[in-house]
Amino acid sequence: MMRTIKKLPEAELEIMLVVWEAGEAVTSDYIMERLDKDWTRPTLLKLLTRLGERGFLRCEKDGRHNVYTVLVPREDYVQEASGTLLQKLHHNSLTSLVASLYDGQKVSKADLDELKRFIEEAEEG
Amino acid sequence: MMRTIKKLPEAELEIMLVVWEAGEAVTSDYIMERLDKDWTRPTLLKLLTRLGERGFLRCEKDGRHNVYTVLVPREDYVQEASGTLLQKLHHNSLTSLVASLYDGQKVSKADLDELKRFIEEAEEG
DNA sequence: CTTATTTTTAGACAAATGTCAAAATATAAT
DNA sequence: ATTATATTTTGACATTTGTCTAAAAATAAG
Repeated sequence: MMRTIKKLPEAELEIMLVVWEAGEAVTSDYIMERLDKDWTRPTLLKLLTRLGERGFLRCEKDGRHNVYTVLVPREDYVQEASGTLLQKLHHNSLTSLVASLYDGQKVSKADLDELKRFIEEAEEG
Repeated sequence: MMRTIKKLPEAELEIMLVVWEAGEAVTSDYIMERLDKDWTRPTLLKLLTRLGERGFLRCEKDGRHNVYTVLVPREDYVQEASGTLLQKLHHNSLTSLVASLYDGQKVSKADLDELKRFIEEAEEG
């Protein structure tokens, strides 16, 4: 059975987004630099520790530095989170979701058009 | 400027879903009945109080009962939450969102087809 | 009116989350 | 080796969230 991916608290998710983006093992410095937060270093490190406990990252030491590696693929997390939203707030209706985004002006007509093309391709294959 | 709708904690969201669904002012009894939770009454009441403090509900007394009225429309909340997901996890790409749901098998080909029809209609109007 | 019953409010407490200062480690520079 | 410097680990503390028990308030029954 597939491991149920639990939702991350806001702060930890921010960190994961940076690590996923990196595409490789990273140090706290690396994250610190691209994260637009006024955290002190210990704050970041503490969150990284928690991400380790949650099984999202593996932490290994390299000299006095720690190096963090992704354990949960970004796609898995995103699929899970997206599916949860669809289910909880849209009764699993994809049309409801897209209509909501369109009505709320979160997406444009051009976005709809691009999406239509994606669907057409998907339906062929 | 528009009031920023903050995300609700899980438990409170569950309650709001029931109240929104009701479509009219409701009592704690009403909610208790349709909520599949083993909460004690005071637990529910406490959360309703918090929802009041957050500005999601207005509470008025009717005899010894409280009656709760929606202040934040469901559509507004859903649009906000959906937009946030799109922005945070899909870089605002609608196609990315739908593709993710499709790949994760949260939606079917039939769902895509229905969506395509929705888009076609939206593009005319 | 009194008492019993219902419903709400208050207060409490644990767990989760956000954030750090201080202590401990490890490396680099004398 | 010793000291200074960089990085991490600990322990702590405030807030938020989840849940309740006990106390209070209100109404219904006798």
